[in-house]
Amino acid sequence: MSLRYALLGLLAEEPASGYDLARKFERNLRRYAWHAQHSQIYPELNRLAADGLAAVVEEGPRGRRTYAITDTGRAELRRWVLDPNDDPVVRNEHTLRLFLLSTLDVEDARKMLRHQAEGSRLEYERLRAAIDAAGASGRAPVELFASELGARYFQVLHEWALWALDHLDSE
Amino acid sequence: MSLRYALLGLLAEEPASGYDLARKFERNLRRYAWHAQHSQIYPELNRLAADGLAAVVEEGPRGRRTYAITDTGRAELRRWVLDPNDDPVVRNEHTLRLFLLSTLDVEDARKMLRHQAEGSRLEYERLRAAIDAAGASGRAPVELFASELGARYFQVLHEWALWALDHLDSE
DNA sequence: AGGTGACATGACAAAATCTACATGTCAATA
DNA sequence: TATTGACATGTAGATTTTGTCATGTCACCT
Repeated sequence: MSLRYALLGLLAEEPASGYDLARKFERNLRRYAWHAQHSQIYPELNRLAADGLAAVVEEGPRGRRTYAITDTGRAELRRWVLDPNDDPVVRNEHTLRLFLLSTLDVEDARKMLRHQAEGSRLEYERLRAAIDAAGASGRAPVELFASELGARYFQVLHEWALWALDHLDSE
Repeated sequence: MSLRYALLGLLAEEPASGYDLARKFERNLRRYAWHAQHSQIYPELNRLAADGLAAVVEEGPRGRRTYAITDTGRAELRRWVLDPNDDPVVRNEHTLRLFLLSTLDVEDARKMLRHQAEGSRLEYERLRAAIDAAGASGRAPVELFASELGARYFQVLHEWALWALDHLDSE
């Protein structure tokens, strides 16, 4: 059901079409929250509308349909977000690879950690720049909380990779 | 295919039965790497054996079958772990909820962040204690890399939640 | 006028995952 | 010796997700 709430959450910020939502997933959610493709998004949007949690509010060119969240949808979203879910489902291919690092020999591990350190540094800088830009343009700070968490997460990944490299050397 | 490699990775550390693996998933992987239930693990173990990536090395009481990774399996695991996968699949119900924080009103957000701060603190302390205990008992440091990352991750979650609470107050 | 690329939605089959049901063993303890 | 709980492995149907194919529109550029 998470996809459903991810969509409601994005629609709670502003009305959007399936195409818009697919791009938002790609830009904002894919890397650390939830992955979904358009072939999953469109059918779920139809179900959301059928269930009265979202509604088409505008029809544009090329068959574009803009959806908005309904009051029912907003209530249902709030219920889900506040649900004290202490057993969340986590599936992270990236973390899994890091976890499997210990099955590699030292030279392979070093190679992987270097790649890791570089990748997370880039991602950290990208997010940090995005936050600064958004902050300067007056976006509400609360909307930047998630980005801030993302930035801190990649910073930790980076520091951890360097720490791990260091430990490999001293063994 | 990630489940397959998660299993191979655990078997690369030491031979284990499906039951053992289910517990390892529960204890080590579920919270930040990969979630899987026994109903998925047993069939996949059979496929692993059929494909020659793992093999039954011991039959114990109660139908227990202990599997070990084969050389082919080890090579295949290495190939996958080193694969420069720059588009990993991430699905994290927990992070998704945090992302949707911005759709809540201030009082709800505060409530959620407090719950968050408390939960991540507990998880951090649990992991840190486990690392200390394992370190003292002479486990190879490289096997603790993943735990160290987990601990740092929950530490960041905790600090972020406090930071976010602070920002909410100053708005 | 024709070509290109972003925009826009969808269907469908295959694979992965979940939930629930199903069955039996063995060790400890009351 | 009866009960209980951990050990141990499975199956089946439903749901979710993936990957690919399919189709058409509109704006812009040459």
